Amino acid sequence: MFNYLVNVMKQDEKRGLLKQKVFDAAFQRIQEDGLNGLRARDIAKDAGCSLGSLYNAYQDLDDLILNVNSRVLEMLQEHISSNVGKEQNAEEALVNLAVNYMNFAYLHYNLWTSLFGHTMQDNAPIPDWYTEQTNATFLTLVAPLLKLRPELDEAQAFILVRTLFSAVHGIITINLQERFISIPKDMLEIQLVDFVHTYAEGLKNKA
Amino acid sequence: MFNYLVNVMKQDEKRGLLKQKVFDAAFQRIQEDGLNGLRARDIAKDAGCSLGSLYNAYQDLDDLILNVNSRVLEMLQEHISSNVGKEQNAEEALVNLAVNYMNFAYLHYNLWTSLFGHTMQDNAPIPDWYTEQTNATFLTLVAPLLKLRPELDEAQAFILVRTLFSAVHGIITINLQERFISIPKDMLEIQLVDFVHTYAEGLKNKA
DNA sequence: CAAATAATTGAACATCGTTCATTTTATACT
DNA sequence: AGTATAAAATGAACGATGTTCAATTATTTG
Repeated sequence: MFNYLVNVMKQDEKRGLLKQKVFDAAFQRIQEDGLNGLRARDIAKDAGCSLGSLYNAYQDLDDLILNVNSRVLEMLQEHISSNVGKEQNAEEALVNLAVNYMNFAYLHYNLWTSLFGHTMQDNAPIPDWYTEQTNATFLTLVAPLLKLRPELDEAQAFILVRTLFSAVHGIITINLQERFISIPKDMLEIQLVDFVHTYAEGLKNKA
Repeated sequence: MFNYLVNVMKQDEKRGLLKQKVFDAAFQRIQEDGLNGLRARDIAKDAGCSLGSLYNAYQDLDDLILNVNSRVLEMLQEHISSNVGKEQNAEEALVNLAVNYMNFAYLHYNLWTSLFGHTMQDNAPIPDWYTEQTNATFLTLVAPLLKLRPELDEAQAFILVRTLFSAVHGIITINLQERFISIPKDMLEIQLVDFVHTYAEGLKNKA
């Protein structure tokens, strides 16, 4: 369907179309089979193009994966900050951020592990645009916190959010790794909420 | 050297010798080049045996890696709990555990990431002996804490240590990942110590 | 010392990511 | 419209990799 449209399209629009189809195929593969199950030939088959066309649309698999992960970062950013900022106090905002993050990890497990489990081939450096986006995602998390705790300057808030996020990330990561004893999701949520409250309690008593 | 000894050895002792040489080669490769740089042919060359002999000594690369990681776990366990338990209070013990953990991550970065970055081929399950050792390592961390906080039962102490360890692990992991802005080691240590104190402060005010 | 058993070998296989000469398709020009 | 030029798509081929296994070599046994 819509094939008749192709005849009217400019060339770079068609290039974009192929790029989009390759992207969608890769995204779906990662979502369903995980990053480890990603194969160039499978992507090409799903996208309905030849193997070589993959490397016309993207430089290599790393490039494609980074683009998928970039989209996942956007999803994470959107998901994690939903319903955050309307709370009465900063502590509840932190709790909600943590619980939202946990829910994203459960809901999009393969996408989430792709974010943190991907490594570049031959120890190639991660491109700047990707690291910048990653760190920019943190900055958006700082915003709602700053609104609730205006006495903090941005640097302090950044450190606070980053420490807390890293800790929450670790608690969820360890629990979801197969090599560790896992507790059920509802128990993890309780543990997570308790952790954030405890940490927030400690923060209060230091000020 | 010691080759003359081989003539006197029983067969299974020689098998152990080969297994040991393969293990040593793999360990060194992971330590120097990281898990991603591990190649079966390189290991065989380093161990001075044929490619096929690798699969005589170990079932596959996963098996070999798990054995290396098992040794790394032992190293980690030993390193992390050194000089812990002689403190005056529980809080200092927790701080020392965290700092020791951080130092191990910096000192043996490739080995440390091998512990958490390895995934089995074809989503094969991690063998029981390995998950049991992983979780047993946690139990040894509980022991010094229990000595200092005898009012906790073992289950409570286990949860406490695990939560704290996971959080510390996350803070270090995020900081050491290339995609995130990193802070220097001494700053990370300050942040880590501050984090544990803050969390411990929160724990006190809940009791 | 010969037969049986075990260990070792490395060529061969399947599967990857990636490349590139060739073919096909689209665009530009007269 | 027809030809020439450029761009895009193709898939066979390459090199690297983990793994296997028939053949070879070494060891133990009777």
